[in-house]
Amino acid sequence: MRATGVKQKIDRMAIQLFAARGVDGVSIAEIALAAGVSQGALYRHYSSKDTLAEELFATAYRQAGADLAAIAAARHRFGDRIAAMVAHFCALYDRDPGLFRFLLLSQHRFLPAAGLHDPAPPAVIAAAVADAVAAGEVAAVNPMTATAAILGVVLQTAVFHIYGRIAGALTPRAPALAKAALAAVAALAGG
Amino acid sequence: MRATGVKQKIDRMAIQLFAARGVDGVSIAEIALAAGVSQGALYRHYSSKDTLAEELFATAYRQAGADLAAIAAARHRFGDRIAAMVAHFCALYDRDPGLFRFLLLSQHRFLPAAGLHDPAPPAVIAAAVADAVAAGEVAAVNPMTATAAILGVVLQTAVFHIYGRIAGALTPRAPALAKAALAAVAALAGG
DNA sequence: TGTACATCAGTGAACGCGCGTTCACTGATGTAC
DNA sequence: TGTACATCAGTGAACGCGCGTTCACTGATGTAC
Repeated sequence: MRATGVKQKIDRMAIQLFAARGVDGVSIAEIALAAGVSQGALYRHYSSKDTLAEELFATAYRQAGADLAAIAAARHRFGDRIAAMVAHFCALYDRDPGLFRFLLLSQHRFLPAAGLHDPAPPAVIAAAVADAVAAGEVAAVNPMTATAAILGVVLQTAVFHIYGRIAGALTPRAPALAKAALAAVAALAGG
Repeated sequence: MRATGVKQKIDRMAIQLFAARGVDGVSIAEIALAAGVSQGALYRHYSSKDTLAEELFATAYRQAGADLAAIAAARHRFGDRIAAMVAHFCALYDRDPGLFRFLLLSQHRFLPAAGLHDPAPPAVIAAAVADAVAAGEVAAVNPMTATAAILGVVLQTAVFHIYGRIAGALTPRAPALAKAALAAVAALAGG
């Protein structure tokens, strides 16, 4: 058997299981079972369980950063950039909650290593804030402080959705969340 | 040996180790070593490793909820309540970063179980928002949506501090964070 | 005050099992001639 | 077109070790008389 979609199946099932119970809460045997292959098959694609989880995280994290960078590159006004970025997060959450949850709850484990690479989401957002300050769209503010507020508003909303504290798709909330994020940044800047 | 502070030592070291490497990343042997006791000693105080982690989490989480409830009870204006709650989070982070980090990164594991008990922090904050809406201090807004924004601004700032993206104590930032949180709530309400 | 006994936190060695990893193998696919 | 060979993804059984848990024990402290 060659050229089947086994790797994709492993990746997809691993992300879903990791999202539901955490990396350490899922065994290689469970991933293999879910993917419909033997345990040994996993080692044709990854050298270890840790490598598997790390690569899945790094791929998704870098993709998120690249997406945000593309969004920023296609717009010039700060408000438009933030609105589009927030909408992107909401759409990602609605499209693949498992992947989003995996990123959220594995960040503390993999971020220090997969780390602050090239276009990490916080760096992209912070650059947009710095642009806005330089262009006089926003009063002087520490870009990373403002980024924490923006990301916080969006990610905590996603966390509450995961725990069932709020219901419904996130995409319809995107404009309101973007407005709240911009208001928070303005408040931080107007200190 | 009786009536020594062994349990306290176990609790303190376990929290620090769990905060640094996650519950699954720390062995009973390591906790015992750090606490200066044998592994068996842990089972005089907790029936299992899971019970240990669960109780530590539940205790800290309930304490946080009770603290916030006491803060809310002692104040009446929404702005004062939020300012004091945000300042409390910042002070807690500055005083015991390990405990804060343990709560942050273990929430996804223990919250579903230790769950939405009596005075969980989000419920206390949401009640304050509901009060403010009822009193006409804030325009109509979904209390849990507003709570996500408030908590998000504060917690993501703490996360960025953990990763070294922002530096210095959080307490001096408390007023600015409270202002940002209130601005976000106003923006959500003024939709 | 002294003696006998109960209690119980702490010890440390042993257990056993779950889980990640290895490895000899199978058989399908691609390639050379 | 046919034959021989190389490659390599997938198999499944076995391994071994790390780690949570158990348990017979020790000895200090508290209590009854």
